Amino acid sequence: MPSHTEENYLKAIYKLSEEQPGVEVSTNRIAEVLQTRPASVTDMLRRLGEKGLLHYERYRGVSLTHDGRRVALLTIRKHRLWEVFLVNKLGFNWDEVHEVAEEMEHLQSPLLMRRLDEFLSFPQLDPHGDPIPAEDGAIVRPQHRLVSDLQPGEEGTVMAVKNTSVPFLRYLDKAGLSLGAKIEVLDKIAFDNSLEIRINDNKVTLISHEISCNLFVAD
Amino acid sequence: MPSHTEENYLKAIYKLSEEQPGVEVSTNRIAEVLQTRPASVTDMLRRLGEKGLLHYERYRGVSLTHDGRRVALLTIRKHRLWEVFLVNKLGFNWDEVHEVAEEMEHLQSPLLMRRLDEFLSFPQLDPHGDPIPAEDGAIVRPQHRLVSDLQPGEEGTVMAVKNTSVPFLRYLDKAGLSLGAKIEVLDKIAFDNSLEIRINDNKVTLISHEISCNLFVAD
DNA sequence: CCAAAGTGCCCAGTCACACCGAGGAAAATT
DNA sequence: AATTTTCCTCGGTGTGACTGGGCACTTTGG
Repeated sequence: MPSHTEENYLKAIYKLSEEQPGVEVSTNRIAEVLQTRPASVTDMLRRLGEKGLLHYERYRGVSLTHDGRRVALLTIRKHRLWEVFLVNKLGFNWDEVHEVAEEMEHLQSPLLMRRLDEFLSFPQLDPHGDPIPAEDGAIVRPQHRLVSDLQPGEEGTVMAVKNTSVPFLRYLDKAGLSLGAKIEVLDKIAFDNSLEIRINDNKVTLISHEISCNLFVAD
Repeated sequence: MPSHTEENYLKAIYKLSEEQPGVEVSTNRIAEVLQTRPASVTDMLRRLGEKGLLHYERYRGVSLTHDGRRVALLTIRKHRLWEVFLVNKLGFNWDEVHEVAEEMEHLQSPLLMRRLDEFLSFPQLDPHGDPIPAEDGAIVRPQHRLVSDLQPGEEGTVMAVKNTSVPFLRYLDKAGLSLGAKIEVLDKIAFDNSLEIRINDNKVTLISHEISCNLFVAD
């Protein structure tokens, strides 16, 4: 049974390795996202390596084993299912759930998760549009593009967010850019890469590059 | 923020002090129910005393402070609300929930508990008939009697169980003695204190003293 | 191809938390 | 008052997680 901290490390490593597939994950990067020191990371990597959860060869970066990947995906599954529960059943807003789910994802009863999944009618996506891994770790890679990659004239529907920070989500709510909103790119300002967009065939707004590269759309 | 272990100690001390009101709780007794050694208990008592959660005077037994009582009651509140959730929403049987709730009771978000309480329509009792403390720690002492105290001729409705072990609850299910069942005491066997009872104006059964002193009824 | 820069490892240690055996002190029992 | 029971204190264990500093390895850019 993995400890809370171990689950957090594995989750972080999984996410980092998804960010740049093929590239091994670096110690410094892990330390950065987990807000800790590289020395602590090395320590944990050695332990996780000994437990067979990742391939750890000094100076070589790190990659998850089959088991490690499974633990990471199950943790993500728990996190996202609880997020769905919080939003759909308890009436939380999508900007309030991350911290709470961060705590709930460490609950260790598989039966609980199976029953919860059923209670939620087997959701495929969490409130931020991210796919929920199956019990066996299977996960569907969503087919969507960053808004920042759209060219003027292109359009799409908001499907997911890359960032789940409170200020970002609050901004989206305010701007009318929640999941499901239709976006049409009118113009791209070369100077700062900000975009002029039309939302739901209605309002025209300017969004910064910082925003557009944290928003996903699909056709 | 109390640790898991601290919450468990406080909960155990609260329950022991309820068992025999007025009597201070003894070190050995705590060690017994928490499955640990007296030396470990002394150690934890000192720490909890320093944190102002209980009155700890050596050799004098122990009693909770206002704060300690509050933490204990909040922990019990969380435990029981989650039990209601597991049974009413996720379809768990009342004999399956204890362990899972034991883990969930340590979640630390007050907002979560408030929303859960609302989602469950502010239940007053958990699936075993125990009262759920309010957010401020208020708890209503249920008015019920042990079946073992009933005399032949008396009757009542099953309101709660004292023991929540799987075998006991399974037995009750099988015997038709779930919450709400009507009981009528026909005879008391002086030899072993077992009782002959009629259930729901129907079947007549014999129940042992072991059973009857773990079952509560009210009129 | 080499040296500087950058990255990561290892050591030795810290800190917090929880636990425990042994021995003797205090309290309860008789 | 003597004996039994309770339980406190002391010193110590183990684990999990973190960390600074020094050095080893790798990468990079000339």
